[in-house]
Amino acid sequence: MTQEKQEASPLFRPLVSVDILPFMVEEKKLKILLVKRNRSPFEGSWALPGGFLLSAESAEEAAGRKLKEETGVENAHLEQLYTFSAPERDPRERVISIAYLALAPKLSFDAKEASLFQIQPEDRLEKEGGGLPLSFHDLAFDHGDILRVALMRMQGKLYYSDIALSLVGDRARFTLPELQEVYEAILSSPLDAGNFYRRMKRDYVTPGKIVPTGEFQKYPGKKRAALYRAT
Amino acid sequence: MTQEKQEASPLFRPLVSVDILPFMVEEKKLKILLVKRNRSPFEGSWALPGGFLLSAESAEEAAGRKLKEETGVENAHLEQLYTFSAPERDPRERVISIAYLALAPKLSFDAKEASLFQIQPEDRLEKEGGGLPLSFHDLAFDHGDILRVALMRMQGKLYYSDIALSLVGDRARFTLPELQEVYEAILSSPLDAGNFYRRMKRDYVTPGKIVPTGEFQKYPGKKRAALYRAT
DNA sequence: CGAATAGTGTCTCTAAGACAATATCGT
DNA sequence: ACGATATTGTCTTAGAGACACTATTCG
Repeated sequence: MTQEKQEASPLFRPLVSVDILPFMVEEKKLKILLVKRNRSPFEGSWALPGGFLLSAESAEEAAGRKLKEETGVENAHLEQLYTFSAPERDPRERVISIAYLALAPKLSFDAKEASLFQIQPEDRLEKEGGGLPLSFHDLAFDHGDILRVALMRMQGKLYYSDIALSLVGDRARFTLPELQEVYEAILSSPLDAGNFYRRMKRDYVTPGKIVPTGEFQKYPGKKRAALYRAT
Repeated sequence: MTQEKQEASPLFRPLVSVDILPFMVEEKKLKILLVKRNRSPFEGSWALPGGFLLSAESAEEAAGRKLKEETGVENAHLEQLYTFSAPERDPRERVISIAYLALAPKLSFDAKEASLFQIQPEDRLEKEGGGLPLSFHDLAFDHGDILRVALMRMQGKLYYSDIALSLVGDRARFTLPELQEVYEAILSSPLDAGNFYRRMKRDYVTPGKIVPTGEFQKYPGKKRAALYRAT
């Protein structure tokens, strides 16, 4: 219960932050936006974007605000991931952090302070545009752990949620092959196109979650693909 | 990220509490332990047990500590549910609450301040030993919402997790019909015994998560049932 | 035509659910 | 023997995965 104000010692009031995991899919790869820390601790390390909770906003609002401040992204799908509260997770002082998935079709950012990283299988990150591959373990604070939890959550929820639709390039105009690329990026394994079609028809099209626009997408050297939009 | 200590205004430091959802199964019914509030706000209302986080403990440790203080239960399966952070969820001042499922074979408690409630379908609670049925909406704070989230989570995770084993009377000595009662209590719907047996054999016994003890349980008027223990 | 991709069809295997059949109990 | 429950078996149907097949486009 959230009562019992009067106790022996004054009540502990920790700092509360939100950590954001901004994901997108590009070139068939799942990518996450990280920011470079410019102060101690973990100065120079890459970290999840985020910030402290303000007194009048919910955690989800804080996540949305920080995401917009740092990337300009406003239309992301926000979803609470987990709350991390180990006492030593921040070496300076106690900080409770509420982590949020932020799934968007595209993430923009300031090149000096932030960068997109490809998620590689086996706890590796590869920086966009080169550089040495990074281990999850190299991230600041416990952010490597948080990232692992996030990836497992996305994989687990992929088929019985609509998170893939939040990551597709344009929810109002996409093809099933595009959607398949989102699935493959999250699972980091290829899917059989025929079986994927059958399943998407049953799980999305027949229930009316996505509908064909009647138009088609064409790419050189490929057959045209039907366009759909999410409802 | 969990940095940026220096900002314009002093950093907001909310109270952080844990709310605990202590569940057990008894007489084929899912039951939750609630406590009666003895002070404002919501004085006289039933609420989830819980309390404020101390400076040196993680949220899970706080949940375990509070559960033990209020019920004496030590062996519960604790699992983070969700973090509730709406600014107005506590009318006095801002309180962030991290909710935990606490699944135990049996819950003891102090009869004056606490009581077990049966979960009924359709957002109703029935107090052990009589009294008017209670709507989830009558609980203090947002605890009715939290309870709904908890029930959905338990139902969703039932088949692909081991939460049922945490609720069975004795993890070292139980029968499959007993386990079926746990499943039925959580789902609040009856299951076909034959199909349940086949599934448990495949999902628990064959993978070795539970093993037959070789002994049998007998009840008058019934056929003996094989005993199992969780590994 | 041939390569690549979109989309459909077929086959096998496993799982779920409905339900029958059998095996043990207590009375 | 009868009623209740434990446990096994049978049948049907749906979904997953492997894979063949057709259709469309570009060169």
